[in-house]
Amino acid sequence: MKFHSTVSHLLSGVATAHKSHLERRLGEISLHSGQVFLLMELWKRDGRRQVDLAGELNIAPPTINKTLTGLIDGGYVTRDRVEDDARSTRIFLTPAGVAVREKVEAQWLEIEEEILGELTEAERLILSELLSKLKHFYFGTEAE
Amino acid sequence: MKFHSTVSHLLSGVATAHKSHLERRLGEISLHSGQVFLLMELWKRDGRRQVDLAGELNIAPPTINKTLTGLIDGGYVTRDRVEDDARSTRIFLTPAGVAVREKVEAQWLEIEEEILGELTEAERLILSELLSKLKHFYFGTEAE
DNA sequence: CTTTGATTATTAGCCTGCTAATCAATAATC
DNA sequence: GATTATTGATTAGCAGGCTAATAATCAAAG
Repeated sequence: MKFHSTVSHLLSGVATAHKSHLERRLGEISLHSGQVFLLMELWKRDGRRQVDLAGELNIAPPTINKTLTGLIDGGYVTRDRVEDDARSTRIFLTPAGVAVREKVEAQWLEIEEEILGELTEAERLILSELLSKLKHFYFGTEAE
Repeated sequence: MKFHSTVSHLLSGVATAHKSHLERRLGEISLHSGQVFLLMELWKRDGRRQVDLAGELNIAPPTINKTLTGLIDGGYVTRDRVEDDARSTRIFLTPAGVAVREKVEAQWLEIEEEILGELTEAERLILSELLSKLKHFYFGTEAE
């Protein structure tokens, strides 16, 4: 059997390399990829609970918790307990957390250009569509 | 800026979900994804050094070393020192390491079907091609 | 009102990736 | 031949993913 020509194998290789690449490029602005993905979610709307953010990002609660600790140490977010439910915490952006968005956007654009530079305009659209399909498959079937 | 619609973001999400999915399905046959990727390389040709395997898999030497320890504990491979160079070790499959291939193949086919079931035949080909392109971008030139 | 069950955050521990730093052995140079 | 540089494996430690297990709180029955 030709394992190496399967889509699973190919996708895994690209996945690892892409994550690694992201880490390197985002490290230049002193952030880690997991932190950035969480920040992106908070820039959409902060004040949510950890469990909600985990659901949105399709990752497990302990992962959110660990990543959050790093962001708090970096001064980008706060973890506040609110009166409505003593179990949960609400995650808010600090001014620094809001401000760092500009730096992330610039870096993210560069990263995006690096990847897309390898593809034609048509390929970009097709890739986006196919990835969306896969994402829907994974997020859909496993979050239920 | 719409981070969520970038290819980088999309790819990262799919990457994480795919890895997670692989771990779960391979866990059913008591293996981890990293171990399986290393085994696949050894099934092609064993007896190579760690540094060569690392190069082939595009991962760092410490990662190979750790994964290997797990495979040795599982009884799938051996790490032998040979006379030609006292620094290096040679990695060989045990009979169990050869035998487990059958189980992995069956599971891998199922995993592959699950993913490809979401796509048409044309989409599969295009996806493979685009992923190969990205792989070459990240890894440089390496034909399979 | 009390017991039982769900939910939320957290901790501990594992796997897979990384870099940096060691150590031993080989290769290269003077 | 002695010194220096390079190479290969390893260790330590971090990030990001996971599951399992706790503790605390809230909700629901009884």
